[in-house]
Amino acid sequence: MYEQLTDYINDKIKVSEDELKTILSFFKPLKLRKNELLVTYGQTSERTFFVGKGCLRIFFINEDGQDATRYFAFENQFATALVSFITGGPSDEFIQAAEHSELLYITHRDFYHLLEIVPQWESFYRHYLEKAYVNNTKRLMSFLTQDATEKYRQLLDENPVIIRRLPNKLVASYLNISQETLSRLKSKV
Amino acid sequence: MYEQLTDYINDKIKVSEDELKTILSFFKPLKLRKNELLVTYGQTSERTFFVGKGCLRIFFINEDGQDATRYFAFENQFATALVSFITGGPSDEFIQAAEHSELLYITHRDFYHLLEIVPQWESFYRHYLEKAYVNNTKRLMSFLTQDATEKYRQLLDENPVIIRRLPNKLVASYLNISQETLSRLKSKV
DNA sequence: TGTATTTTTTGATATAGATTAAAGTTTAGG
DNA sequence: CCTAAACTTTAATCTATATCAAAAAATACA
Repeated sequence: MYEQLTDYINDKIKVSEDELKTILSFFKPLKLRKNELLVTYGQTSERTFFVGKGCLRIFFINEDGQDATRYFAFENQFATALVSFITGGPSDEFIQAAEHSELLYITHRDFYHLLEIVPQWESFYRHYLEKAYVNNTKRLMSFLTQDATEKYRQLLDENPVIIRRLPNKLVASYLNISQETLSRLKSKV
Repeated sequence: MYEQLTDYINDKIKVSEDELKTILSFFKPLKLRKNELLVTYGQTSERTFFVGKGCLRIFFINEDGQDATRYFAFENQFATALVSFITGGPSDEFIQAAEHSELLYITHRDFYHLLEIVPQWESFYRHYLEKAYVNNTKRLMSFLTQDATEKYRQLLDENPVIIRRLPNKLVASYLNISQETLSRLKSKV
């Protein structure tokens, strides 16, 4: 798993052997069973996770108890309740294992410590933020301009792995439509 | 207007007199009449704007020609079609003056140049990205979990200036509801 | 200052997609 | 394997909010 993370980091920034060792030393392994929660509403998100195996789901819950999924992180992706991670405030987002998962995590404290001791880490974080921003804005645009059919078609086109790998319930939550509507779309589109 | 920008920058980062001068030298003034467009669909967003006076609106348009507003920037705020600014690709977002406006702008090139020559600018950009991310995620959450009434109430609570200062058409576009629905909400809520 | 244009309000109707309900189908653990 | 639980499909109904239409009010400008 550390090898996966090494590849990920080397792909984004240029660091020395020593710096890489320092960075990796802050990441600890963690295994989760399916459906286990990492962050619950109101908790502060104090860790960022790297998915070695499995899938993490980040989602909101509205007053009626219905959830809306913001993001799925599969193998070799980072995930965190980023708003809470940034602001230090309690999280409106939950993190849950959508499958049995094996992760590496780094604490908020160590993450910010790295910003101070590894100059390139600032650039790593910048790219991370940029990517997260672009991703979220695309999601926002999708919800503001597309109907159920268009959202489903786009997902099928751009990220079919979500549809292939996860149960309808979670796909529907990601598209913010009901399971029944998704089921009908699958048989028609 | 340069004074406003100076205050804004000093509020976010610590820079020397000289560095500040360098930074300011890259910003040029620009006046816009109401409704004038700064970035049109498909153009690349090559500038970031600081609003000295007036208001900028950033929005998407869907296939039916209906627009959805992502952000309003009033006095002493920055605004840009950030996805395009980050990726360098053509913009899905438009920028328009919602009122007669006086701006300062910096080009993408100069902005990135500053990242190289003023060490603190990286931190300035990081805070900018963090704020933009937090803001967008809150918008996303709002659209995913709130109905028209809830969205209106929250806006009234958290950002009443938008309702007070801008016409219904733009407020409705910001909430992603029809003008008629907004009008009915205003008379009831 | 009066007329044209734009914005807001109000009412009637339409619709996408939610909800409810129940029958099939798949999956996982004992 | 077998059975209980979880998931998916299908159909009928409901609802929030859009759309359409037209009057009323506000604003701009000639």
